[in-house]
Amino acid sequence: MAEEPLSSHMIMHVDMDAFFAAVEKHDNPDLEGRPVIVGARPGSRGVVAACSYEARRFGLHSAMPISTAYKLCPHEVYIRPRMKRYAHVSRRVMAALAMVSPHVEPTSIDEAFVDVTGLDRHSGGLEETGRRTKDAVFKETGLTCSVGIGPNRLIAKIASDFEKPDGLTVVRPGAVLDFLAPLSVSVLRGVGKKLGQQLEGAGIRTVLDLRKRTEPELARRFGAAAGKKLFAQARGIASDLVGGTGTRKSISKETTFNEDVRDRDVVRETMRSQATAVGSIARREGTAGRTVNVKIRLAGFETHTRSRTFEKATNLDGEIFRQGWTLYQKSGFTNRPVRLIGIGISNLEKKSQLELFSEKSDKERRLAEAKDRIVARFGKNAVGLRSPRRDPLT
DNA sequence: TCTGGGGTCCTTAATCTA
DNA sequence: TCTGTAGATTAAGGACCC
Repeated sequence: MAEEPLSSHMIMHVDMDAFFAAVEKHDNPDLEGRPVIVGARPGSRGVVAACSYEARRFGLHSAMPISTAYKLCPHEVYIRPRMKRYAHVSRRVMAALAMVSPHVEPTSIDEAFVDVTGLDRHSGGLEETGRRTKDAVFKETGLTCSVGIGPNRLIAKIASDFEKPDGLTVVRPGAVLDFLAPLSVSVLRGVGKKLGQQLEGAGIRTVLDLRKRTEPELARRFGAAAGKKLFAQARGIASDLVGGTGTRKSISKETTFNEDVRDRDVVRETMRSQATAVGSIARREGTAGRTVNVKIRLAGFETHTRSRTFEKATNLDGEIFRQGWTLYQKSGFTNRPVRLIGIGISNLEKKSQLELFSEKSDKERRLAEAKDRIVARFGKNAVGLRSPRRDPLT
């Protein structure tokens, strides 16, 4: 195989195998060889977060409703997620990757991109780089991972998924088009159930099928943004940058009740504790949101959102709660049983706690709070307020 | 069958604003 | 001041990802 040109980047994608289940097995050797399912409690509302390869043989997969999983696999090991433990192992994984290359971008708790451009020139080839990475991760954690290496993030990601578990796939620049051609379009980013069905309806099953369509046709059928992305991905074109900004855009908390809730007090107290959690994360991260969002899910999975944007950003629990509760009360759904309630902030701005607290005196704050309570209870007319499009939060 | 939680991004329509 | 318009922002819903 010809060497790739010096200018081309090489990106590695590392994906831990059945991560949560693998950690549980590692911590408890008695589970070896048994189907292990990490997720919601059987009998409750929830899904499979991860399952071992033994469980997959029974047809289980992540995101499957736990009730369905239990029907398929009633006698196996069900474990509630231990996120702190997984986060700890995740840090060890990332540390191992950092020994391979300084350019590591974690994209989730169990995945990362690594820029390995040029590494093969002084360490015996891309395959060798991949093997060294897998060894480093195993040595550090005792867990296996699958590794894909390609000229950009798209190819690296698809390659890491190509031979799971414990796989290693290298796709050199000259081999990209042939590698992609026979694969299902569902390997592409942004192609899920809905778009997959639409593509199928248009006679597009494989990446090669997709490559035969023009960009204008794809844009017309699937929308401008999706069409453009599909056209590029079909040709193996994607970003080769590792180490993006990684700044988050929103903070939210949501709760699915085990049974739909009619009691408004339960909804209110749930929102209050969610707002406290959201506020404390925002303050810890030195950020605040101008927009407060509420998510309401009713029977039949009917989901609605309400949001309101203010002039000033907040990260105060009480304000987040008050605005969220007002949005819920004005949603028009308060007489319907609630399956899920959630609250969050977006439109984030960097802000110190000090700045936020100093923006208003205590007296002003108490006055505003009292006014808000009256408005929430009796409507705007009760305090003779007009309704500007944007009110300051404070 | 019956669908978590925490995110990102896209589309569309309505509303402001220069 | 009125009118038309283009572009930005907001709001709501939804697809998708891990």
